Amino acid sequence: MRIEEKIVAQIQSALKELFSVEAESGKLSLQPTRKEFEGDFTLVVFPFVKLARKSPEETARLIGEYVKENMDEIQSFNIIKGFLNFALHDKVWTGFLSDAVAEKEYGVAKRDDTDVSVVEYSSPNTNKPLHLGHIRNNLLGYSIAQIMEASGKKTIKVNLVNDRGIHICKSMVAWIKWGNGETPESTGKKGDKLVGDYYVRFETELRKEAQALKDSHNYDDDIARNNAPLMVEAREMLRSWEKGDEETVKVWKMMNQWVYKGFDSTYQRLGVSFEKIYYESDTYLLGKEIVLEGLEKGFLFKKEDGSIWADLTDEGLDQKLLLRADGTSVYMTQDIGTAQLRFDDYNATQMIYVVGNEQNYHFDVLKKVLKKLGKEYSDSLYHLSYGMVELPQGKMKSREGTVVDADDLMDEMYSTARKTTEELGKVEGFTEEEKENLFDTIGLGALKYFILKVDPKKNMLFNPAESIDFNGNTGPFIQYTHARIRSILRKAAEKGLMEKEFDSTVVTLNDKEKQLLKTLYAFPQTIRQAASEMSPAMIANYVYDLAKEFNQFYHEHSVLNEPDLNISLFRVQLSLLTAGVVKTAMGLLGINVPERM
RNA sequence: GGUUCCGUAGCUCAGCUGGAUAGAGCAACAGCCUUCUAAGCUGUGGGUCGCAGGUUCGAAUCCUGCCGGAAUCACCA
Repeated sequence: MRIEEKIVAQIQSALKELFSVEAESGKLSLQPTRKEFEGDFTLVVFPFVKLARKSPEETARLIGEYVKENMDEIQSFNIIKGFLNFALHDKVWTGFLSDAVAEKEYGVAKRDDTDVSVVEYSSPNTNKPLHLGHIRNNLLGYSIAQIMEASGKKTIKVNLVNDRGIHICKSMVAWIKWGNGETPESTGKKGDKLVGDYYVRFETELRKEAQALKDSHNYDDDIARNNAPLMVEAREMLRSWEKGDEETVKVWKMMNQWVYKGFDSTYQRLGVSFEKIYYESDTYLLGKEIVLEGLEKGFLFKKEDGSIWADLTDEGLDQKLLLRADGTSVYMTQDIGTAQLRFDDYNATQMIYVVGNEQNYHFDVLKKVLKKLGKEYSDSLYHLSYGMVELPQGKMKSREGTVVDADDLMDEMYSTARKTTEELGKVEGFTEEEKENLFDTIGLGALKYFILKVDPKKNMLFNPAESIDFNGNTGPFIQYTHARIRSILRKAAEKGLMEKEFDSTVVTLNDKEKQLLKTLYAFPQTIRQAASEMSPAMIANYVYDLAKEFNQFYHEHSVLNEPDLNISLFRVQLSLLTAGVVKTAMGLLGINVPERM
């Protein structure tokens, strides 16, 4: 039982015995005492003063005395206005340290295999390379999955690749027309970049054609675009793909393979992975069956032209098309199919979609349509909606060339890390391979932390002109703290201090030690909260706080030069746990921590 | 126009289901390396928490209305 639960139980019986008050569990929340005050846990007594018919101070005093009387762990209490602060004996904290160090991975909950979350993230189109927006998506998705897993759920990471549709056909048309048989091998270009180039080429040429039509026929923008020969060709190619035309499918497969290879290298470098990859070309027909079945059961309705719709007006939304008159499916249809598939594949208790907030409406509708179709799992769908990454001049626009490419960005982070590290003269005695690993770890750590520390639902700003910081509230700061601790621990090991236990009954804690222990103590509940709120930012802020606490402790007290052996041993264990938590927490963000830097 | 989200220091962001004097980092200024890694530590300055009401013993936090910004409201995905 956690210590604060014990205290709460005591407070409950105190209220009952002293004032005959049955405390509502909601009102009885114990919180960590703020740093400026003395004590470890605080009870706000204001909610009870009316019922106690006593002053806040008197109420607090009576409760405090009762609890202290009944709990050995309580060393003392003090009262400031209506705040009752309990202070624990130091040995409670040092005992916690011993217990936590003994755990295999402190903070990580045991896994419950019956509670399965499927996290979909990334979900790229195969006509363009990945950019900064995808990076936020990928980092969020990967991190959320790690956090859920650490909170005790079985978590499956999946990717849904949008490998079919008009956008792919555009790249294909352009490549066939102007490609001269170019391949990634012949050009030395990454496959996703090559295919992206043809997509851009298509759009450029299309714009020219559309402009010509506007000039000659006086068409509107839309009509001109849709009637341009290239567009006609792309649509023709989509039809021929859907018919399964051999030559078309061959080109499609080939170009998609190029893209996958390119994506794989980006994913790998970014450090994200998937247990399963779904392809829309495999799943897009599944939704159709469900929709037709729903029509039969009378959940949906058919219009005169033969198109099939869901009526959501009773839910405050509109009618929504699910199948076109010609029987082809739309985006929503596909997602109905993939939701079902995912549910069937994993018997998921929770299905999380990491998708940008521009699709809020879509997921709202998806949930309601599934409900309408009688799918009991519709409630388990959760759209993890995140905000856009904006540049100082606003959104990224490919037309204006402001798209921040994922690979380029990682390259830049690497270079900055190298430059900074070399200037600081930190890599003497490193092999070339060690150096490369370190620059990668630091560069990516800076990038990932920068993105993940922001609340997912908020839009965030990225300024390419100012490179991401390495000082202050940053990934490298935390990595540095870890490296520092590891350095101490290496030396402690040389001195043979690692295996020895300290005597927890004789250690008197100073402020920094106690603060550090309290922060470490909060790690498991931070994971739980981050999981329930699906917020890696909570982990990021926590680990920053922890690193800061350690640096303050480090600055004021020495671990190895401490003359009292028992205290030195205690501090070694304290450092060991801190390093472990930093590493675990950063791991939940997908960030590696170096041994030296 | 409807719906959803956001608005906290010059800038980038924390602030948990309401609790004590609203916090960090960056930038500015001033200190600290014969001591376990100075990518660090300490200090100074900087705020009508968008505005106005309301609920409450208590509101940055909850409710309502405005103001400002974003997204969305497709037989695109």
